[in-house]
Amino acid sequence: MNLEERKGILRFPKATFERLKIYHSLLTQLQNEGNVKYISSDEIADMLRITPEQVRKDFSFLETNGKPKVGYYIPELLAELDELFGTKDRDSIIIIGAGHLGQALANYKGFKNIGTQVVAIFDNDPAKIGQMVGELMILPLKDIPRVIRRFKVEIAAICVPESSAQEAADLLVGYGIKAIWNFSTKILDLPKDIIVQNEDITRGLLGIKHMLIERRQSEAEKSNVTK
Amino acid sequence: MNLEERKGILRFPKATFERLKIYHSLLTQLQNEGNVKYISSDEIADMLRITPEQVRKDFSFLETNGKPKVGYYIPELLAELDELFGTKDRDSIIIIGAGHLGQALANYKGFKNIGTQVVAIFDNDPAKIGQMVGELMILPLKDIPRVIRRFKVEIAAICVPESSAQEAADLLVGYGIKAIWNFSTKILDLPKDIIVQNEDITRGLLGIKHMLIERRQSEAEKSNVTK
DNA sequence: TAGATTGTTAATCGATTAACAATC
DNA sequence: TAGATTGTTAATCGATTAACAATC
Repeated sequence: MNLEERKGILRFPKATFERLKIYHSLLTQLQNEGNVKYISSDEIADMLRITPEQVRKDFSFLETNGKPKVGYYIPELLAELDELFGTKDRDSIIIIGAGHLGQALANYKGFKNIGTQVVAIFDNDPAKIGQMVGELMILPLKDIPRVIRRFKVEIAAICVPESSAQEAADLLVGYGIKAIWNFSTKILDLPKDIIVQNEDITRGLLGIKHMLIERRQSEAEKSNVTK
Repeated sequence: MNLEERKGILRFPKATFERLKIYHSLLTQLQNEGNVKYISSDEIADMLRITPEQVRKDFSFLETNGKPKVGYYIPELLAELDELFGTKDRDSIIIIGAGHLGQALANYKGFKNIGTQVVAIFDNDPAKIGQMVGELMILPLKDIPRVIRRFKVEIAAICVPESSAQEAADLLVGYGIKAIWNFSTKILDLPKDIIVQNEDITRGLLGIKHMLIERRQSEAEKSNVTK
């Protein structure tokens, strides 16, 4: 542990940090299944399609140590990652937009694994207000400030159409929201101190499509060669 | 254009490739709004919270050139990215699991921007089969092979609970699916030639939570100093 | 103990940034 | 033309990989 780490500003290489999220998800899953207590860098690497050296290198930034010949003790590793990502601090989030995606999010069960709770869902459509989504009632937008105050909400998920996403974001920023989890395809214009996470759902599909194209090309070349 | 590019195996730095997806999304949005025809690296950088040098460097891997003093011509740039990601090739995708998330995906309007169409949605719950999701009827799993053959489906989205995700994946691989778009939290065990894209929705939230923690810490330190 | 697996250092590779010439 | 913006090269910085000693 160097000086910077002691000051509590634990710094990870950006690439490592991204993978730590994935390890967290994998370990949570293994922990919930409860079949194994130890896992080796080789096994993790195999599941995630990366190299075991990479896994060990990533873990070397953590305090948890593995045991030679045994591997890493899952509860310990997961506890450290939980700490790192603050999945023990309970955060309340609100959802703006009770369309299909907003409702899916409100019903999502995985939030409990990361110490997060959806406390309200809002819509501007009078026909939707008052309807239930799981255990939550759809509320009108005017109730947003009250809910933010009541539950000390810092995070809001935007699940409205592209055309009204910016408007929703401005509203939320005005109410003091600190982070926006943006499920619309709109790239939002926000003050620099507001955290944004864009979740344009089609992005992953672009990667798949590109890989399929590459594969088709290399297969076409192969069959040309053998002709 | 070097030799490798001429062979059609256009290679990009991995980091650049990831950003190209984001540029694609941004440019699609600007194109649809139709207000501007040209955009500078400075403007793009500002919207995406990166540097203009980065944007220009990324674009230097493309064939499209910008005009000094003017910027990049959006239709040309977008056309090249469309080509790259194969958003002109129409791909059919199927959705496994007609829960909230599966239904949200089936209703998602953004697929048309990337040349993709949802052709069917499946569930194993007899109570759901026959119900409509938008213009699609929920079908039983036994119909999967027929639909795959009929529409030449290569991509399947898995929207079932974690506990049955592996089973669904095995089924799809058996039916010849080439790429799996995995919305379950399960890390799937798949043959190496199957493309996987994991979309664990909570991953983005982990990043937000971590940034909130860092911010709280640095604010706490600041207020300590001023005391 | 022998052997498997971790942890770390050094070398390589890749990505970003800085600087500035080219150009519209 | 003058000036703004692109495009590219070189320098720096960061990430991955290889190799192997440490260790349970």
